[in-house]
Amino acid sequence: MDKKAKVLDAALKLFVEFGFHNTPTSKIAKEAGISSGTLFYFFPTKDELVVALYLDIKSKLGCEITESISQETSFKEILKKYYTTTLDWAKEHRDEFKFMEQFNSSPYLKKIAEDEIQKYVKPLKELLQNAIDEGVLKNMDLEILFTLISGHTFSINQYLIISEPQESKREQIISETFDLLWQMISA
Amino acid sequence: MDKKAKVLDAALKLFVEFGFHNTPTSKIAKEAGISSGTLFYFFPTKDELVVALYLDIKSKLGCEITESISQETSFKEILKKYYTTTLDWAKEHRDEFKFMEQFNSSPYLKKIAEDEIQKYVKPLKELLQNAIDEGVLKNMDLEILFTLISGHTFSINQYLIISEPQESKREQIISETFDLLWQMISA
DNA sequence: TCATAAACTGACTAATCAGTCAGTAAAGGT
DNA sequence: ACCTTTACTGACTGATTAGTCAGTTTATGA
Repeated sequence: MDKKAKVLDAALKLFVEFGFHNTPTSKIAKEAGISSGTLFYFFPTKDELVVALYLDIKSKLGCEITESISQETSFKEILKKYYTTTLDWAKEHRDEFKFMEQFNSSPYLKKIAEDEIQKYVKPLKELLQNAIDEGVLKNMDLEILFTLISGHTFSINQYLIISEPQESKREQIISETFDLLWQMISA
Repeated sequence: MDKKAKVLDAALKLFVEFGFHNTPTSKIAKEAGISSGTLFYFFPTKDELVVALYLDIKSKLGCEITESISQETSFKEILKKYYTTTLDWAKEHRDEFKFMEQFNSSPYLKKIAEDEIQKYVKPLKELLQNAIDEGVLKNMDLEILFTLISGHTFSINQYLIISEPQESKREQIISETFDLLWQMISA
């Protein structure tokens, strides 16, 4: 594991526990097992470290989803895979999700270009538009549809994190809440 | 307007723009038109100011909702009022909502007692439990139901804030998305 | 009217922290 | 072997900031 990755790892852990600004770079460096100056060799400023961490996590989640939905064919199955993969990833990467949440509702978000965000969102939006055109989904504003799906996924994720159900119960919840979502958006 | 309120006002404005930790207490005091020492006369520490601001906002929103739903009788109308009041309040109190969002996904949240949070949530949960018992809503886990409604409201709010529709369009969106929500949760 | 308390001031301090820099160690090429 | 570049170190600094405190002003009530 290279040192840059170790810095990102340490930063993630500490940011989630203490917040961005309550985590000094010196502490991150210590946790990563490097000297305080080396951190600035990899990341010129603390802000750039925060942004780099966010983009790193976003792209990892993006890859995972892209890969997992590639095996499905029907739109409903693709969407369900989207849903389950996101929730499973969030379970296995709790800190990453918590960090993204914190970042998304912080003034840092402004530091990221709009198209950088859209990059990860575009594939799903295209899928949704197709499904609307083919009459699979209700004919509604694409942005609203996207918002509803994201919001649903996000909130069920919050619930799963807090309630920590057994694996079988968890699968049941995911399946049932997907059906509810589908009922709401399908034509 | 008393000085304590002015501090809360100034803090809200600056926190939303720069984040908690990028807003020095000196700047808050200046914005509020008081000396830097006076801030600590009202709030012993900066953290206590942050928490006090959060609780202040929560209680104001809580009052508004409680009052507005008191005129409705049927469960569906009460829930719709809950929904519209929340969205309207968020529109008129953008900074407040943004702040709550930031706070909710920050490590500050841990500083608030669980029952302090539940206080604002309990009335709605009781309403929902009644509606389930009476067969108005699908028989599902109360926490999941609550999560779904909050998540739906929250995400439509995000959409409304970003897209800034005309008033008539806005009303249409609120009405239609409530119908979608209702379709998903009603028996 | 005056004493007492409450509200308020702003210069000050001790601590913290992002980022620098002069220099060392390691890697890679020729 | 030798040179060049890249990776890395950690003591240091200038700037910033939460919180203090000795003292001033304003309100209150007897």
